[in-house]
Amino acid sequence: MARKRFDDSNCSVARALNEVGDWWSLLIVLHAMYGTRRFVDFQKELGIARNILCDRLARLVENDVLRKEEVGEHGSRQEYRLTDKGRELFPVVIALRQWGDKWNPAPNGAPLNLRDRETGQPIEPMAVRSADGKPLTVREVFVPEDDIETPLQDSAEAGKKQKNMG
Amino acid sequence: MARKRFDDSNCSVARALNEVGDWWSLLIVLHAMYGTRRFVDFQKELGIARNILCDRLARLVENDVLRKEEVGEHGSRQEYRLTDKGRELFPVVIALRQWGDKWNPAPNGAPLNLRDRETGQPIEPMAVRSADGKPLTVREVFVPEDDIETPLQDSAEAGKKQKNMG
DNA sequence: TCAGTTTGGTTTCATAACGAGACCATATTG
DNA sequence: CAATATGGTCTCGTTATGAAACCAAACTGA
Repeated sequence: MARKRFDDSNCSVARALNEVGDWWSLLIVLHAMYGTRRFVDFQKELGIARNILCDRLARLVENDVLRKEEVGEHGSRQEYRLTDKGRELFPVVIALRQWGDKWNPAPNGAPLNLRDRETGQPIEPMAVRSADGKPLTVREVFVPEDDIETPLQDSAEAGKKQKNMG
Repeated sequence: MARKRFDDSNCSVARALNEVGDWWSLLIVLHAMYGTRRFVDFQKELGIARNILCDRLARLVENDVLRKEEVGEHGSRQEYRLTDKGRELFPVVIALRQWGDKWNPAPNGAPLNLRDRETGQPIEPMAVRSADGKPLTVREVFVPEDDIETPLQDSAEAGKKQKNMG
């Protein structure tokens, strides 16, 4: 049967994964963040099959993560550029990268050294933070009773006073 | 041909996606964060096929994202619980959820209302932040020259003085 | 105690997605 | 004008997914 899709899930993680949760889409977005814009460049950098790249780019455009622009004199060259929606995947990508750097460090390389362009300072590690900036683990958060149906699409535990995470 | 894998990529995002970048793994991790531990519960909550669930759980255990524990009297019941590595996907999951809430809001529901258990305060929006806590966009960061090879697995732009993102 | 249920799988099979490579039409370059 | 770059599409063989059936080892309840 068909691969399951989550367009209509009431879990926003599922809906998000529906748009960028396959093997290639987030990597395409990552490369777009590094400045790649052309079909052939994505293809060369990622080593993705051309038909799959076509499909992914079209889907990302359809989902308003990228937009396609004609750039040639007579409209023969295209560029794929991030939309605001696409650019806002930045925290997702960086969180994933820091996780990868920490738990699967590159055999050869150093972890990502991203810096504030203005001050030259390295960025903070990504974290879920409370209002005062303190990093929170899964165990240090909860979902208020009123929102008990929100977090899970179909929770076996819904109905508790306070829904924990962990 | 076989789906491409990224075990040996020197891009940590690619390596991370290799472990949790398929349709189901992050959703399994999400549900584990909400407290699900049993095979049948994952199966019921996610609506995933049993053979696929088996495969994904095994892979997550293999990659040290979950660990499998015998809990029955005679070892007949298992629990799948998050490891530290798995728990640290928290920022990734929450970033993805906030992105989904913002750009694909639930038809019916409110966005995630996660709170600090200690203070009751809502959490901050996920963001890439500079050392002083200021949120940074893709355009406001750079990678120093020395690390120019790190960000991309095979950049067409490597060699510039400062590598931008966007 | 013994049938039925829960749990955690495995097997089989049809369908969908993927990857490689061939092919193609339209610019652009030399 | 020929060669190449660009952005695709098409076909075909391989792989992954999903549904359902099947299974064995606890556990449950009457």
